[in-house]
Amino acid sequence: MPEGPSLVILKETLLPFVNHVVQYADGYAELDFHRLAKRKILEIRTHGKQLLILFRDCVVRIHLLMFRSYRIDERKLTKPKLSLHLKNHEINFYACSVRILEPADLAAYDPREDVMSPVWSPGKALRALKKLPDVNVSDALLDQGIFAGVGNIIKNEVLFRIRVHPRSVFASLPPAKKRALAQQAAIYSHDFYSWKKEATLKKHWLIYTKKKCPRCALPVFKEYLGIGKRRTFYCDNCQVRY
DNA sequence: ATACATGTTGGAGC
DNA sequence: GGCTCCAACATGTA
Repeated sequence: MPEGPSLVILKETLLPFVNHVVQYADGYAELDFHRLAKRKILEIRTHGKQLLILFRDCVVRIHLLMFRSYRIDERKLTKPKLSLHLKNHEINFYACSVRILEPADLAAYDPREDVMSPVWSPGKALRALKKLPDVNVSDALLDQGIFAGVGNIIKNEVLFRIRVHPRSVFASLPPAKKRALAQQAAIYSHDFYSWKKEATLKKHWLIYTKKKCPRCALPVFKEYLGIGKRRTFYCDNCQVRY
């Protein structure tokens, strides 16, 4: 569920509740639930992997982390971390990370850094990467301050698409590969979004979880790489190390 | 069925 | 103070 494109899909499912009033909110999150009572949902946004529910005086920020879930007008057996009770509806978030932000905090979320945003800026990403001379390409793609919304699946697929080895140092890439990396971070994210919506995402994976390279048929390497030691699949033959 | 995974935070330890 | 490592969170899937 939780890479950027999935959050955009979540936003879309919540859009019908804009202008609805939260009658009351509860759950086991440590929140000032009363700040949400009788408040109208003004807007639903996403920034990368975060969901932002805007009210007049505050913003609810939800991060679903890896395996958390939500239900609309349904309940799971476990207790929700946050429930928003509307007049005729109920939105439940389970086990996620929830915080209440002040409206001024929204300034920190620059949509030019969000790969799913229509104003996403590859130039801004490339300028930010220039300041990180040693950063590895896998860590670069997962950096939420640069490519907000890119997750581990997108990382793997982007590197395979542009034929760059995951152990490459970003600064050592030829200029065309640097641009391709930035551009594909957004292009693949939009492909991910379309495939996820039509429930064909897995079918479109070329390298992630694969055993054989779809180009050359040689065995795919699997290693745990980068700052977060994340699962990384690559073809040593087709992906060039820079 | 046991282990792992689309992610991040915060605390311990050095 | 700063860095790194790891547990915690909780559940669907293989």
